Amino acid sequence: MSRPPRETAAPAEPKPGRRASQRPTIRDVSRLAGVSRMTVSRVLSDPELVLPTTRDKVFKAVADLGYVPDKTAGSLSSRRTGFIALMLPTLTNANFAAVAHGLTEALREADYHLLIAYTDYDMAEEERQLRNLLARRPEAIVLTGAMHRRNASRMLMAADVPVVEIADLPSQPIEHAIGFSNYQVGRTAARYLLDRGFTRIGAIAASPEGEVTDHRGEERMRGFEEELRLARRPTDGVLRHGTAPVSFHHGAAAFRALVEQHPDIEAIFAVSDLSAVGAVMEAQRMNLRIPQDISIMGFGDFEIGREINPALTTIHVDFHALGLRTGKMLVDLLASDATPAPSTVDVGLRIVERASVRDR
Amino acid sequence: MSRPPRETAAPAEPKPGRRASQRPTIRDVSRLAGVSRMTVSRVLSDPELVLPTTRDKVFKAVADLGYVPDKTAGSLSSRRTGFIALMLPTLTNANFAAVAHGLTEALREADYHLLIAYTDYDMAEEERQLRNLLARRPEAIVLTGAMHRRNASRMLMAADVPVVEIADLPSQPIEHAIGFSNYQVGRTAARYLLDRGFTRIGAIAASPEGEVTDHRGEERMRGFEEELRLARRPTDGVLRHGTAPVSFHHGAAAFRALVEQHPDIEAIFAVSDLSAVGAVMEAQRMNLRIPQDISIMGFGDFEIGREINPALTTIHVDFHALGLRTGKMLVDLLASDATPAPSTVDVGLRIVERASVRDR
DNA sequence: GTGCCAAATGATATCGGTCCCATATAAGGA
DNA sequence: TCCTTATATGGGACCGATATCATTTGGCAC
Repeated sequence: MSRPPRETAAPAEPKPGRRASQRPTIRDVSRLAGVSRMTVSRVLSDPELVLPTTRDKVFKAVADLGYVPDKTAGSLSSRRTGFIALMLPTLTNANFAAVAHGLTEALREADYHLLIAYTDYDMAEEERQLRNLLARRPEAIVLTGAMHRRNASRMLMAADVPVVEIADLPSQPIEHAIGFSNYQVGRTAARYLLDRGFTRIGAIAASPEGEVTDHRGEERMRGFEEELRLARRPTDGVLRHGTAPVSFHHGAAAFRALVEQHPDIEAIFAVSDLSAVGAVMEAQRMNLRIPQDISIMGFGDFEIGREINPALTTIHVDFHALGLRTGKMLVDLLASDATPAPSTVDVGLRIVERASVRDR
Repeated sequence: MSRPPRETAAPAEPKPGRRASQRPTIRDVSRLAGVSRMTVSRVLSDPELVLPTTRDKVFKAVADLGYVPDKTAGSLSSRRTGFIALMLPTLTNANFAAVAHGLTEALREADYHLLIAYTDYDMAEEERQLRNLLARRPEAIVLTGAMHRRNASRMLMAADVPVVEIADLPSQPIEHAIGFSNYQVGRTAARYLLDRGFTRIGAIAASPEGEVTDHRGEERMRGFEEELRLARRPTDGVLRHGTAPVSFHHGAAAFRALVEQHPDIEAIFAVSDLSAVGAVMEAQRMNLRIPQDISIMGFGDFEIGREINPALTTIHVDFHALGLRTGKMLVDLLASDATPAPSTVDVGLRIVERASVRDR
């Protein structure tokens, strides 16, 4: 084995300290255009600041090199990442996807990028995901309610960044909140069915036991039961069956179980349109007529509910608009350097009457 | 008392050059723990490298300060952002959401974060979004096929980052591809219906005209028509109706239009289960019996297809597995420093026979 | 021509981490 | 005992942008 050379004088060569990247940097652009880096930066962020002739030289250099600025570096320096964090239970749900969609739309114009994380309804994952998000230094955080574990809350406070809770309006918002009350959804549904004169009223939802819990759905059930209780009606028709998240299949199975347990049931509220649609389909298979034999209503106003026969009566919340509105609020909020007082906006609900609840 | 080493020397004055952030940095942790920044960095990235006693001091300081490392800074320095970019037409589609879901799952373990962008089927947006993504310096890019505009391709080449095209297998992959052939889907569907002896065969899809185009759906139609042509059957029952993206409502409207134009049609292939389900619902309303009067098959194997009556015959592609597989491949690919040859994986299709196609 | 101010551009420090290498100490072998 | 090697830690440069302030240039009134 030969010893390394002892020579002291090293040739002045492009020091390969770190592997040289192929990608052009702002420095390459500035050299090619014959201006300083700062001028390049200005051209790209606010062209008006630079003389047209200079500007054009820079644009040309950018195009020739195929330069794409590195936002990672820019973020570090400017202390603005342009990220908005969004934490959801899942993306595999049309309503949450709609929220993400609306948010993206609103943020796009202001050049913010959504950073999405989801927990699959797993509370342990929630904290891990939140930490990951915070490590990216988002300029605001959007949460779907019910994330109220100790650590998570502490981390949010420490992050010192606007927090918006959406969808479920929490009783004690961390800061801003935009959404509706799932508890009210439940009460509204029960009230609606009571008003139509039903006496044997049931509901189907997922069981809150198990690894995975749908807090929002459980809130709806709580409101539903409460309204029944206030009306002095039995609540034994409120069935918690299977595990979250609910699905068409869940609805079908839960419907069958409920009808078998309570053959006299007249009307059913399903925690989600997914379950409600599944229930309607199962009813068809059981040769039960909807709504003549049993009335069914759901929640969420999913597209499929409009198309099935009979069309599904449901409670509507405009999730796309919710996302859009949240996005607009964030853009305004981040544009002003004042810190506005915490606000809570209730976007309300709307019963959509279709054909799956009997009209007497 | 000797002078402390420079690292730990107390700052002369909190120089207010830039607004001082409240958030603790690695320097604060190192001071509190009485070690160098580098040691803190090691503890957080590979604790084994550090003595347990030192390690614990650092962990304590981290906990006391509520320190969350800044990945923006880390990324810049290490030249590894931990981002994987994903570009989709939309998230408001169960299959694409499933892809994102599977991808996230696979990437989570390796500590990559998905950076999602979607185009709403808008080709102009595609390029803008791609530029935004590239500015974040993702370590790999996952695309759903059909992004073959000049500029976009050029930008991808220049990015010098692994590219994986998923879902639709392109005829000329940019680099890696994992998915299936939408053209084959169409041919398979037509073959299936032909084999069952149908002679008047139709199809429903969205019109490729208009601002928004569903290339993947159009590929399916192309294959479908081709197979009919090879079998010397008329293709005039292939109806392109309405605009992309398709929906339950689209299927209902298209079905009605098709049946009115061709009352003798025996079997229909819908470009998506969404359309197929809508068609089945519309058939119910028109008092047409499925499959006795008309057979219907779809594509995508959406959950709702399993639940409707009759259950929908369809072509299944496991999108969640597709995402999972893509994620695993990326993790492997990024772990090795070799550059493996471009690969194309066809995950294939599966006809799921249920009750909406007549069995003779 | 001189002086003043605004507009255009440049020089340099810095954001908060990690890379690379140097150094100190401990452990093992001749 | 001395040298070699491994382990634990520290020092300083650097990643690629932007913030801040300094400097240069040009226009215009006197």
